[in-house]
Amino acid sequence: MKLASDVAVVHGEEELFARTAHLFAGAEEVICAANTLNTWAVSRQRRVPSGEATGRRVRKLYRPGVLLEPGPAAHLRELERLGAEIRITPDEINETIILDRRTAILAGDLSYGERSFSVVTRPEVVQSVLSLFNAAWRGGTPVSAFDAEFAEVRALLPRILDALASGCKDETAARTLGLGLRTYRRRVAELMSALGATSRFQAGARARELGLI
Amino acid sequence: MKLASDVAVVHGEEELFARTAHLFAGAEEVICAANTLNTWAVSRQRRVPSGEATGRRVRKLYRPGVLLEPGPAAHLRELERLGAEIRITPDEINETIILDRRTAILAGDLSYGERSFSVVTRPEVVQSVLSLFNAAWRGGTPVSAFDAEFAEVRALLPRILDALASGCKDETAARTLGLGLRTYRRRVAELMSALGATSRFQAGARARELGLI
DNA sequence: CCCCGGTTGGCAACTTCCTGCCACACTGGC
DNA sequence: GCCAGTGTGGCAGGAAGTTGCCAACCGGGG
Repeated sequence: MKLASDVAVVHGEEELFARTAHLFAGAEEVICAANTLNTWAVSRQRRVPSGEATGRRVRKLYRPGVLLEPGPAAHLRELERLGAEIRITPDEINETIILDRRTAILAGDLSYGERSFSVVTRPEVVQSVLSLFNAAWRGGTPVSAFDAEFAEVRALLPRILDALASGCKDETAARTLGLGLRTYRRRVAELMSALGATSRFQAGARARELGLI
Repeated sequence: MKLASDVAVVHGEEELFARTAHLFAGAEEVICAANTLNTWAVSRQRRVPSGEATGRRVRKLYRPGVLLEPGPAAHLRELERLGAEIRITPDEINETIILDRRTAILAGDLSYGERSFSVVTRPEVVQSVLSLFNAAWRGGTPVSAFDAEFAEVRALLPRILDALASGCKDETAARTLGLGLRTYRRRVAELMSALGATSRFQAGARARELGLI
C-alpha cells in the first residue's frame, strides 16, 4: 500500500490494521458503519479499551441485527457509555469507516478468503462518502431508543423463531403461541425488519447466521 | 443404565457409545436412520474404518440434505462401496438405530446441551420401530440414483441460494439467472425438498446451517 | 366516569409463492 | 421421419404471506 496514492487497496484485516493503526490512534473523529460487529474486528479490539473518552467524536451506525444477540448489544451499550454515538438503521449499508473526514476505508468483496479494503484519501471521494453516511445517520435511530423498543420483542422472539423454523404455517404457529393470526404476522414482520431481511428465506438464513435458532 | 431394563435412557453420545459399543461391534444387522451425518458421530467414527464388509447387513436412511455437501456425500459413497445400503427419503425421520432387530436406539430431545437416547430392548417395541423403519425404507430412493439426479442440480444450487439469500423476489431472481419464473420456482422447490424444509424461512435456516450460504 | 394512547385481532385487498396442467422444443434411438 | 422421454416455461387457480384499516379491548391519568 502506498500512502502517497489517493486510493489504496489492502487485503485482509491484518494488513488493514497494520497500515492504518496510526490513523485510528490519532483520529479525532471516527465514523463507522457496519452490518455486524464482526466486520471491523480490528478497530474493535484495539481501540475500545484505550482512551475512547478523549473528547473525540465517535459515531457508529449498525443494522438492527446487532441488537438481537446479548453479547453485541451489551458491547454497544458499553461503547455508548464511553461516549460514542450509536444509531441503528434498517437500510442495507456498505461497511465504511471515515477518519477525521480525511480518510475513508471502504470494505470490498471477499477475495481469496480475505476481505479487501479500499483506503481512500482523495478529498472529493471522502466528502461524498461522508455525505452519504450523514444521510444514513440522520435516518438512523439512537440505539437507546431502539433498544428499549426491542426489549419486549426479544422476549417473544425465541418462540416466534421456533415456530418459523419448524416450518409450520402461520395459522398453526399463531394458534400454538396463543396469538391471533394478525398479531403473529406482525411479530414476524418486526422480526424480519430487525433482521434486515426482505424475504422469509433470507430471514431464516440471517437468524441461523446469528445463532438465534 | 441398567441392561436388565427394557428401556434405558442415556445422556450424550459419549455415554451412549460407552454403553452400546459392544452391541455395535457384534451386530450382524445394523439399521440407521438420521437427518444428518452428525447425529451418530459415535457410530460413524469407530465402526466404519474397521470391518464393515464382514457380511453383515447395513442399511442407512438419510434425508436428502446430506447429499448437498460434498464431504458427507463422499462419505456416503464410501459407505456404499463397503457394502452398506443407503437410501434417501424426503420425509422427516426421527433418528433411530436398530441392531439385530433386538435393540432400538432412539434419539430424544436435547436436554442440558446433550442429546438423550432411549435404548429399547423390549421386543414388541423394537418390532414396531422396525416396521416403521421398513416402511420408510421402502419409500426411500437408493442413494446412487438420488445422487445422479442431484449432480446437476448442485451445479445451479449456489446461484439459486445466492438469489434467495439476497432477498429479491422470484421474478427478479429468475431473470437474473436467465430462467423462466416457473423453472426457477421448480428449482427452489427441489432445493426445499432437498433441505427437507416446508417453508422458505426453514429452508433459509437449514441452508445456513449446512454452510451452503 | 370519560378520555387517551397502546395493543390486539378480525377483515379485506394485495402481493408473493406454490403447483398442476399443457404446449413447445430438444435429444437420442428406431 | 417418427416417437418417447425429458426439460422448459406460460398459465391458471389456489395457498400462503403482507399490509392497511378499524373496531374492540385494556390500563392509566384527568
